[in-house]
Amino acid sequence: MRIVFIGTGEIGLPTLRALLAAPAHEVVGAVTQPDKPAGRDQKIQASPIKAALAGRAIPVLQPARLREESAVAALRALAPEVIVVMAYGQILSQAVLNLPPLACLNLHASLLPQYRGAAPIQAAIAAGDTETGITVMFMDVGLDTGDTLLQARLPISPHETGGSLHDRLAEIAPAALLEALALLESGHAPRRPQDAALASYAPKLERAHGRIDWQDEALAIERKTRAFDPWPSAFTELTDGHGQTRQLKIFRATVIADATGAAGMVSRPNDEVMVATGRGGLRLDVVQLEGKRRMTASEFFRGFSSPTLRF
RNA sequence: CGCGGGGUGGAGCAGUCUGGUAGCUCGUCAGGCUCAUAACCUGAAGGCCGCGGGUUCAAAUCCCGCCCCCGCAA
Repeated sequence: MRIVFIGTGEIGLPTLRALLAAPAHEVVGAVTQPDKPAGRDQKIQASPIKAALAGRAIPVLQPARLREESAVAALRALAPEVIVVMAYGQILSQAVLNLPPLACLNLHASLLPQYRGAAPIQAAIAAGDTETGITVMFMDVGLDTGDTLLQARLPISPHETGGSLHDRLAEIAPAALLEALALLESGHAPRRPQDAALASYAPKLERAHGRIDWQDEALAIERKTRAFDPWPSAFTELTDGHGQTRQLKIFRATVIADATGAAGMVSRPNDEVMVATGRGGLRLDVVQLEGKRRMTASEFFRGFSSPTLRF
């Protein structure tokens, strides 16, 4: 089938590559967000999707607003039978949704109707779920509210991080999409409305959401450290030897039964680093101070010797 | 020129402002203590203080250039 792939984020890469490699399909064009300044040097950079298409004779559209008429016209000119969307970053207008004769499909990194929105992967880990997946759905004007076509499930391991789950979901997405396209082509694609009563939202994450509230229970904080690794990362603050307040990111911690002292108090039995929380204790395992590299908590506190410390 | 932190024995850091023969917490090795130990005691090895230039009687420390790592931001 003639397919236009619409996406920006890295999570769509395996899916795009699978489409490019599939004999049954032809990627006749792609749409991605405009090149933007990124990285430490703020250099203008192309999205991973555009970068992956470099050197190929496939037109790449990068409208600032896809809903504008000129952009829709350009898309129409590509004459796609199906549009596939994954991690694009813009809401599609009805004009775009109506454009392909067969379907406008979206791949979403959760088992909808759970975790609609921008951060479903982190939400699933933070909630302590044991399973998530990829949902292929027929898009409508709402945010991840369209009828579902199929779902591919994936267990979440106890040590899963946002990064590892992101990568694993990216890897299972191609098979899910190819199966969905086959069903679509056969004319037997199932179409199930979402149960709105079961829906939940996982809003876009911001840096500030990573701040740890030590009044929370240890279990929740531990999940948060994994969910937010590598981004936006769970962090707390401490004062360094120069009296500067600095961010300390916590990437790995282990829940321990007992905790001594008020929430946020740090104790250091042996070579370990324990923090009291609102409920239970947490042993810090891997941390990173602003400007420093990631290291074990033992290493960090070996150099950061402060008699009493409270986050 | 987007803002900022950092590169010091194997690890993590102090020392840099106020130049003057390198220190702390660990690790490693040897010995001791102990029924025993990741515990404790004693001792030892191991550093051209990121690279290059400059100033100076003297540079980890001051000045100039470069390389690398990282946080913010995106």
